[in-house]
Amino acid sequence: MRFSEPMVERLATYRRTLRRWQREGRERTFSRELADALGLSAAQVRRDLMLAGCSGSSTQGYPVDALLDRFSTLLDPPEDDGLCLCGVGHLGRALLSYLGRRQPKLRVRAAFDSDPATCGQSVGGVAVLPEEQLESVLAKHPLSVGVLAVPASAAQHLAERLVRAGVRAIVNFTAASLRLPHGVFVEDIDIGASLEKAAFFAQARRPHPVPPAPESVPVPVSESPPRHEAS
Amino acid sequence: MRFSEPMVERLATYRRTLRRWQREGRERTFSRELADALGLSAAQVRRDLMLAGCSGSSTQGYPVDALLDRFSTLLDPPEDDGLCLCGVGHLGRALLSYLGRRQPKLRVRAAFDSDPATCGQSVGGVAVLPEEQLESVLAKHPLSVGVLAVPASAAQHLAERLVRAGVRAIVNFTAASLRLPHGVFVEDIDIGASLEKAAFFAQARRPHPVPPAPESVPVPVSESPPRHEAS
DNA sequence: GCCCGGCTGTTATCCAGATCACAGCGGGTG
DNA sequence: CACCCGCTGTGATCTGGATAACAGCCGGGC
Ligand SMILES: NC(=O)c1ccc[n+]([C@@H]2O[C@H](COP(=O)([O-])OP(=O)(O)OC[C@H]3O[C@@H](n4cnc5c(N)ncnc54)[C@H](O)[C@@H]3O)[C@@H](O)[C@H]2O)c1
Ligand SMILES: NC(=O)c1ccc[n+]([C@@H]2O[C@H](COP(=O)([O-])OP(=O)(O)OC[C@H]3O[C@@H](n4cnc5c(N)ncnc54)[C@H](O)[C@@H]3O)[C@@H](O)[C@H]2O)c1
Repeated sequence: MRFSEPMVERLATYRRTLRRWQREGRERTFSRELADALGLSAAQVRRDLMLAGCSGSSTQGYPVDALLDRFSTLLDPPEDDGLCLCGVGHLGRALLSYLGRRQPKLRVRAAFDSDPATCGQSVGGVAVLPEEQLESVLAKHPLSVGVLAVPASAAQHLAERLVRAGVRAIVNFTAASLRLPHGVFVEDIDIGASLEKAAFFAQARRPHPVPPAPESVPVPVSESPPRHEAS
Repeated sequence: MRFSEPMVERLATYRRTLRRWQREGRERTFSRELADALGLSAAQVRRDLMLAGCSGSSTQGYPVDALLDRFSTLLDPPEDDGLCLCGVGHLGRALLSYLGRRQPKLRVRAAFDSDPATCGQSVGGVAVLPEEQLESVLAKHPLSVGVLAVPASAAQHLAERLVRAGVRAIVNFTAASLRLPHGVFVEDIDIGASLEKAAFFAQARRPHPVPPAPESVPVPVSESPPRHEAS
């Protein structure tokens, strides 16, 4: 059994929703409720839960606690594993603040920067170390996920160092497209491209003012793309 | 002709790469070069360019300038359009700093926050206005894209206000799943879920230490997921 | 006790996007 | 001039994720 990427992403969102419901005292739920809360179909939720190894009863639905236990087993990293953040600039600081507020699994265990003025600071409870110590720190305390929030020009080099230091997944906020050994998982989060995409599909919804095409080929007056669209 | 979401996202990355090459003085390129630079197949690049209405010669490849012109026609919003940012906290500030550095298309034209201490500040050259002025400002100066960087609890309400004020696409950094009128484009950027996904697939790559499944169903020792993986 | 309704679990079907494959071209070479 | 080579443009095919469909179950109503 092998989980697909979109499914694992959905599992994370199921978990978030279920945690809130658990806090509110809800003990059981139905696939339909999760589906409505997250904008999915009930069939998709059921299928995901089935593949995840969860089961429910047709009359009582699924027990919230059991779902959360199962998700912990599946999603939580081993005890002392965690994230390694490279680049504590604007974005890196936002991430540290954000992750500091969350559940204590998947903590940032190490943060590196090349700027001497930044190193030595403690941001969101995490000490920022000089970038040169990356190898020695990870040798002593291996981490499986690296996060890149450095200038794009430094991304490839740092990614290679992370992988050499034992990291097996990289979350890349940089515009650089990383070339890494087969087997390393790369999640690109390209905020710039996402903003441009949103701007494009916002325009595509305009009634008529088609921008004049300078070439012979007419600008496509695109209409609704199917997915990621408000239901 | 209608563009798919992944294709528009790729067009944005083609453009970024081509801009750099243009600055470096390169005048022509081949599908293979773009493909290699971005980790795609040459066939995919050719198909995208074809659908975008670009053409090249089999011996000279594609002219860089023509590609960039075409991409501007397709992707650039009308002159005074731009982004509207809601929530100038940690993430909002990082976005303002980031967007301040980029090409002047797709500017942040308005930023709102509910915190009186934040309003009145100028962050990255953009004045932060009190959230109550959202409607009046957008009435005077319509913008087609809204960006949500507020607490999840405020997201749905703000999204509705944005849409009522004329916004047709929303980039949602919040964990909330937005329910909006059909026709509004929503791009969810769920950083928390992406980090958990990376942690999961990092673990899935471990040789053997399968975490003990408490239930009867064994934990799937997942292997490589197909996409978003280092080539 | 029997039927009904609705929810789960699972199989079958569909579809968009990615990949493959190749015809056509055009310039370079000998 | 004829051939070759490699690139473009594009139809054909493949794939896996999402959707639809439905059998089975269970509890509740009558
Ligand atoms: N800020 C955003 O909202 C945003 C949005 C999208 C993408 N990005 C991307 O994220 C990256 C970081 O953006 P930012 O706004 O935080 O930039 P920034 O300049 O504020 O921060 C970059 C940090 O990386 C550090 N750094 C540079 N080289 C380093 C190295 N070799 N090792 C370790 N640290 C190094 C710098 O000292 C700096 O602190 C950039 O690639 C940017 O394009 C940022
Ligand atoms: N910081 C990150 O890196 C990060 C990562 C992933 C997701 N997020 C999400 O992005 C959102 C913002 O995160 P953050 O770290 O910037 O939080 P933050 O608390 O630093 O900032 C939130 C800002 O929103 C403002 N705000 C609150 N209610 C508002 C309203 N009704 N109208 C306008 N502004 C309002 C607050 O005054 C504050 O300035 C959160 O939903 C968070 O979960 C953040």
